[in-house]
Amino acid sequence: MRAVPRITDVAALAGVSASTASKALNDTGQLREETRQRVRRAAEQLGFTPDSRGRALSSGRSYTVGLITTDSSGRFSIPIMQGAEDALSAGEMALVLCDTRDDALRESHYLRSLVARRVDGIIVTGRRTEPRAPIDVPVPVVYAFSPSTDPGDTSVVTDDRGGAASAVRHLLSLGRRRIAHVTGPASHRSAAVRAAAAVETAGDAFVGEPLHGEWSERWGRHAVDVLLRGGEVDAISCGSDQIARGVCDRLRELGRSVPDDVAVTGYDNWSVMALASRPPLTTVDLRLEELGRRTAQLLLELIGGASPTGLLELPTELVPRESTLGT
Amino acid sequence: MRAVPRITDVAALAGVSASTASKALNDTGQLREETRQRVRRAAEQLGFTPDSRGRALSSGRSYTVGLITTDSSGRFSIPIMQGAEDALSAGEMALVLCDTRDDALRESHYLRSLVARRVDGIIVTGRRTEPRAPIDVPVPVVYAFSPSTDPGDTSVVTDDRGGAASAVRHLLSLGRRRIAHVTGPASHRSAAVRAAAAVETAGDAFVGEPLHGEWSERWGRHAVDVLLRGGEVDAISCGSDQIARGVCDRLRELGRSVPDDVAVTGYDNWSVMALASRPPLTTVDLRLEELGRRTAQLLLELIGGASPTGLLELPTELVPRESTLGT
DNA sequence: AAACAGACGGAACACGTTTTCCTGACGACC
DNA sequence: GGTCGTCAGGAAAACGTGTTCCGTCTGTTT
Repeated sequence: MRAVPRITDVAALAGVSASTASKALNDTGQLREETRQRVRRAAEQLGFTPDSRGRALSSGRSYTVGLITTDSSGRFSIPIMQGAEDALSAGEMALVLCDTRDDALRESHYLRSLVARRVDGIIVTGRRTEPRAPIDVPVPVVYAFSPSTDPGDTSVVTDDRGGAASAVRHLLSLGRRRIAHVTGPASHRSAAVRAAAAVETAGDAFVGEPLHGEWSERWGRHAVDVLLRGGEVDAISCGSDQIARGVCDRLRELGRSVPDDVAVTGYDNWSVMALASRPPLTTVDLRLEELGRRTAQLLLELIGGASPTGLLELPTELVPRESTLGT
Repeated sequence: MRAVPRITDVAALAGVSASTASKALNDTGQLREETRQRVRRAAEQLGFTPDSRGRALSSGRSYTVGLITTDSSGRFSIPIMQGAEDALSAGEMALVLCDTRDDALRESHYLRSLVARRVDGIIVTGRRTEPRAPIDVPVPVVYAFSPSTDPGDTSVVTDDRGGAASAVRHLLSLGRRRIAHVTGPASHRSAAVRAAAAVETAGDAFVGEPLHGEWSERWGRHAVDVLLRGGEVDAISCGSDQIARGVCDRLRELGRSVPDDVAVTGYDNWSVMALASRPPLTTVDLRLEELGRRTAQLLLELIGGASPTGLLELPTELVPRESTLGT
């Protein structure tokens, strides 16, 4: 735990001035190769790592971006964080984490703190697909998953319509012609959008109306009873993996085979649900890590001086498993 | 997006020097109250927030701590992160996130980066309870969940023995006298420790040997078949909620009532498992958020100059639900 | 031999803050 | 009236880096 060496220590050891040492280590200026090597060896020997506080002050940048999330425990925020961190660390940027827990007071506190740290940019993400109010800060911002209500801001979201449509097209391609949809509360944008896309894509093959309830296995199980009371179906497209798992459980309890009698699709590719389900779920992967990566890249471009690009919808990916294909 | 004001701008507007402005804003030095007010008003008017890079350089501290996790997607790391962030943000410290993904190369990269940032301290956490090799950095470190192999380092972990014992004591207090234990791989320390504690606590009431397998629902279901082949039990203490859920599912399929015929306990209080299970699981809550909070507090003390305190085992909490109590 | 170009490296400054030291001014006291 | 003490505030230095500018030295050209 000895004192960390400064660039002047390196310079002294190499027998040059601090500015020369700086040039040698940053591959800038005009120096003899021999001098560069000598400085590098000195730095190596001392285990010198430049103090990024000094660098930040000098360069005007902090090489730091803030990540504001309304809910870091959510299974949506986490892969986004990972992707973002991945893309940022490649560029030697650090990510400071701020979990607002949906508290406006906390949020403004964190914003002040980030501005005080002179972060180079901010990523804002949430756990719902509802657009959210933009934040007012003097640095570039990119919204991930929850877009900004201001269409001029840069936002990156998943293509919910496309995802739901791909699941239904998959069911149609398997010859299913009586397709139902079970999903979360109608008040949730993601549920509404996916339901609309399912209805539209299924066309004549859609049975009844989309069934709205909770995002839970329990509702999935219950929805099966409701559905079968209304007649027969040969496929159920669900708004989440949790619901789909409940649907599968109930169908099995009733002696229906999945997928022989009824094919089932989920949504989210939440592995702990999709893989633990019996049978494992065909589902729509949100590619959130990719979303996080793209978000970070766009932020880096904005920091580099590019202008905001508005809303970007990233494609999802259908992951076929036994709940539609059988074994 | 105009330029952010510096303290010199504030000073100029208030008609004083920069040093006076600094003193006014930090409640230090000897100034007339009137002058202080004038500076404060000027700062307010300009929306001035001190640049923490300058402050960091001047104070010798960065007001930043690093969080190194081997797996930020894990359900263990996340609550720990939240708790730590909670405790740190109260002290105006920021948390920079580093997910090594269990890659030694990444880890050393991040360590260099954190040292370069002159973080005031580092929290190291993992997804397993196995002790891990300490990191070599010139700043205070606290290990959370995965302790350091060096007993002199400060580590904060959950009391695995106590947690498993509390579940078994709960079963005993309900009158169960034929208790089995189903858990994860014997090679996992958490499985081994919990199993040993279960055997010891149950005493004569323990049936057979602990059953080791995967941390999965599938293994839980399978384990029930294995168990019942060997005779009757009236309680199954499980090493994880996933296993417990599988156990419950299989028991129900076989027509056994939970908890009337067999009481079941889980471990982790992973809500998505524990609450979705039929019936909801009595389980052991790891209190990870509290663990994260304590970790951060200890780190702050270390940063403040305290000396390392060695291993700290935090108590767990038994959460009784229907899988042992019935409805 | 003088002029010149180019390579090399150092001195000085900038970044924004905090802190230490110092200068006046003023009143009080001997 | 001179000295001392206190108060108010400014000047300067410090933190550690990067960068700009400028001087020197070497080797080349006329």
